[in-house]
Amino acid sequence: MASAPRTARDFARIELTRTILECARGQLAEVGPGELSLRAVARELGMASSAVYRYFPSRDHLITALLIQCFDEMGAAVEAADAAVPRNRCRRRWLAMAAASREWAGVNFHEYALLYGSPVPGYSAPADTVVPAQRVPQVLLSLMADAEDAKLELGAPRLKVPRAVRTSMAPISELLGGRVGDERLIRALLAWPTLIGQISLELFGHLHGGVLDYDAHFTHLMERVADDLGLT
Amino acid sequence: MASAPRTARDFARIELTRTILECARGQLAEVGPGELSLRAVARELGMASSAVYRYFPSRDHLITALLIQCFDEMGAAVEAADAAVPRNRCRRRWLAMAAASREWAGVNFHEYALLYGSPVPGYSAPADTVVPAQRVPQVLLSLMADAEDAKLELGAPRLKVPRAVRTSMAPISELLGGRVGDERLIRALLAWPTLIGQISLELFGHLHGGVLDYDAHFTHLMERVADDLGLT
DNA sequence: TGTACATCAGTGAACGCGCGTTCACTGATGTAC
DNA sequence: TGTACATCAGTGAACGCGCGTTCACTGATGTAC
Repeated sequence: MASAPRTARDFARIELTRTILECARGQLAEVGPGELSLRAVARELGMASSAVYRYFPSRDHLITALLIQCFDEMGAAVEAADAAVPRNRCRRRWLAMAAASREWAGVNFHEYALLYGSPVPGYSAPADTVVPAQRVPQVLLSLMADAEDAKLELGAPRLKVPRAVRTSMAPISELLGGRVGDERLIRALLAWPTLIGQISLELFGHLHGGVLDYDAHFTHLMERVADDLGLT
Repeated sequence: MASAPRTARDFARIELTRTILECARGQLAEVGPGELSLRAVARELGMASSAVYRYFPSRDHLITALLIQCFDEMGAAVEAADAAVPRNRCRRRWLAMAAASREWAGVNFHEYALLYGSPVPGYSAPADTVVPAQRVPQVLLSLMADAEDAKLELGAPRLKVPRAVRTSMAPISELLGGRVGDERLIRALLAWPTLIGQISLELFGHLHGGVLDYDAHFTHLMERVADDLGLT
C-alpha cells in the first residue's frame, strides 16, 4: 500500500488498481491462469490496453498480485472455518479447515489451479507470495500446536523420525518455536499433501469413474487423517 | 494401431506419426503442455505446418496422443519398479513404486504437469486416456490385493467405513473383484492422494524454504504411509 | 486567489510475434486392368 | 510387364485471430510562487 491518498489522483489510482485486479480475477472464472490477458482486462474495462501499464508494469506483476490475492482469500476462508470451531476441538477444526479448503477450491477452480496446479508458463513467483502462501498450512500447524499443548495422544509410531528428516524440517519447527514435537509435526506434513492431493485429484478429474460420491469420500478420508493426526 | 504396414506409404506413415509424437514429446522438455504448438513441431521437423494435419487432425488429437504416451510411460516405470521387488515384500513394493513415481515426475516435469497438474486450457480428455491413466494407481491396488491375500494386519481403525463411502468406491472394489476389504481399500485411496500431493507440492514449489532435504523427507513420508497401509 | 509549470492518466497507432486451421496445388506412390 | 487412373503426402500462401509492450501525444490534475 502506498501512503494515504491525499489527492483525487491518488484516490483514483488506488481505486483503479483495485478495479483492474478485480477484473483480472473475474477472468479467472472463465479462463485458466495461463490464458490470462492484459488486453482482455483492458477491453472489459473499456480502456486502452496501454493504460493498464500505468498500474501494472507487466503481465507478470498482475499475476503476482492475483497470486497474493488468491492465497489471501483462500487463507482467510480457511482461517474463518477454523476460527468458527472452539479452539480446543482440534479434530473438528481440522475437518472444518479441510472442508473449507476443498469448498474454496471447488468454487474457485482456476484460482485453485493458479495456487496449487502447474506453474504459469514463463512466470516465476517472487518472494512477495511466500507469506500469503503460508496462511493455509499455517492453520494446520497452529492447530497441531494446540493439540500438542492439550497433550492429545498420538498413536505410538513404528518409526522414529530420523535425524536427517528432523533437521530437514527445522525451518517449520522453528516457525512454531519448537512447540510441536517431531512426531506430530511429521504427521502434519503428511496430512498437508493428502489434503491438497485429494482436492487436486478430484478437481482435475482423476477420481472420475472410480469414486462416485465425492463429498462422502472426501469427508471420510479427512476423518481418517484426523485419526492419524491423533485428533479427538 | 492400423493394420499391418504392407506398402512403403503405410510404413512411412507409421514412422512419421511416431516421429511427430516424439518431437512433440521433446517440446515438453522445454515448454508446458499449454504452450505446446503444432507449428513448432512442424518447424523442428522441417516440414510445412499444414503437413502435420495428415497425421493428427487437430492439436487436441496430438495432446491426447501425448497424454496416453505419458501415462503409459509413467505406468511402465512404476510397474517396473514394483516388479523388481519380490511379490511378497509388499512394503518394499510400495516404497519402490512411490519412489519411481516421484523419480519419473522429477525427470519429466512438464509431462507430470500434463498428467497431474492443471488441465490443459481448452482441452478435454477423451475416454481413450482412461485405461492408461489407471496404470499407476493399479499398481497400488494390486499390491493391496496381495497384502490382503497375505493377510497382512491393518491397525484397528477407530472408524468403520460407512455404507455411503463403501458404495461410493464400488467401481474400484469391483475392479479388484472384491478381493480387498473396505478398510484396506480406503487406506489405498488415502495413500494415493498423499503420494501425488507430495510430488506436486514438491515439484510445484510449495515446500520451498520449509523442507530442506526433499529426498529424505519424501522417503520418510512414504515409510509412514507404508505403516498406515499396514505393510510390513 | 490566480497564474505558470510540472506531473501524470489515458489514447491510439504501431511493432513484431506466434498461433490453429484451410485450401488449391504438385508430385510421388499405389492399384487395377 | 506396362499403362491409366486413383490415392495420398507434402507445399506454400493465406485467413483471422490474439497477444505483450512501446511510444509520441493530449489533456486533465496537482503544486509552487
